Amino acid sequence: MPKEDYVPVLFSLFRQYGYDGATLSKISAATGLGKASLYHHFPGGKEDMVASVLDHSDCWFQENVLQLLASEGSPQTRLQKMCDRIHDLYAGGAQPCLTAILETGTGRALFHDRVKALVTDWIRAIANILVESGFDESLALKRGQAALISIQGALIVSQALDDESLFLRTIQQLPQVLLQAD
Amino acid sequence: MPKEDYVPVLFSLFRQYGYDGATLSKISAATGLGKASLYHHFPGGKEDMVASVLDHSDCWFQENVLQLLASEGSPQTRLQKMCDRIHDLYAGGAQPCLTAILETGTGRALFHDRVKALVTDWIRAIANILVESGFDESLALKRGQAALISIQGALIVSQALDDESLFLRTIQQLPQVLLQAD
DNA sequence: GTCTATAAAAAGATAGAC
DNA sequence: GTCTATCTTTTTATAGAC
Repeated sequence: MPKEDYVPVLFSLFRQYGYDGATLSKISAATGLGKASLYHHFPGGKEDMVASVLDHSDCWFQENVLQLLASEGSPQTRLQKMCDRIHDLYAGGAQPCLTAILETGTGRALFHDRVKALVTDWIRAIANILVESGFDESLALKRGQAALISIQGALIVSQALDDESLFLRTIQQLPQVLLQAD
Repeated sequence: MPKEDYVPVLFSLFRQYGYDGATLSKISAATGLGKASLYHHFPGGKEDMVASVLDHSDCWFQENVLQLLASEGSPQTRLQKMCDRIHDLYAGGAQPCLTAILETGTGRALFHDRVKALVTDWIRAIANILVESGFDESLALKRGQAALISIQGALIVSQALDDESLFLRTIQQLPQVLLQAD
């Protein structure tokens, strides 16, 4: 099997266990590959695996969020569609955020720059829609940041409370909160 | 030295590296204690250490947040004081949240119940102030949840962007956001 | 591309002296 | 209460056959 086929499994493991918690034993069990096979596909070990997952994530993100936010349709509609994709990405609040967990432990030293770039792009794309909707640059940027804060916070709290409804409510309200008059 | 003296160092390590990332080698280096000495104070190893840190955190939280929120003074004043304590706890957004990182990796299986209880109590204490201020129970609870979402989200995003001003702005706005008319 | 086998390094844990 | 020394287990990584 080509290595791309294992990326979704790796994504699932690293988002759940983080860089330090996702051991080769777990990875071997989850992929069904022996350790030697894992090193065949990913000569750099775990760091290489996460890099591949991030490549895949960047690509997904570009297609499913950034392009969508910059596309045709009303701002409200585009933001709602983004929320739909985000809902799927996090399985309705049941799954943690890879980028958030990569900011912890050993992962932070290795991947902080990539995580920062992804978050920055995301905020920028949301802010662009708000500027387009008539908000000034400064407020648009703050609301873009607030959107990310809501999404990340809702994921954390939903998982701490075993209550996905918190996440669902948060992203459902997001478009109107972002677009409401100052 | 009594073991309580090492709890602050352990707190700092576990909030930064998480349960899986905080190895005995790191802990030994940070505390200045050999591994055998660590097992003298904490016979159960890392799990025991985190349990002690959580005991200490529960205590700090009780005194600095829950009692404060239930004390005398206007709702606005009490919420502002809480935000001051929270600001200190997270070093102005520079330090991650222990309870959030304990929801990841091996930590989640071990400490989820305690984390959930702490978060639940915190939300309840904020909601109580809002009920006292005239909001109905349902809205008060939602806003209490929203407060935790903002705090946790702001910590994550601030650290992803290397920008503590995001966290500062978020907790500075929190009291008025919580108390504004429906 | 996957395996078995093996090795090297690190992490977790304990015994016993001081 | 802390240390040195030791031990076990797990993790990471590689060699070489198929």
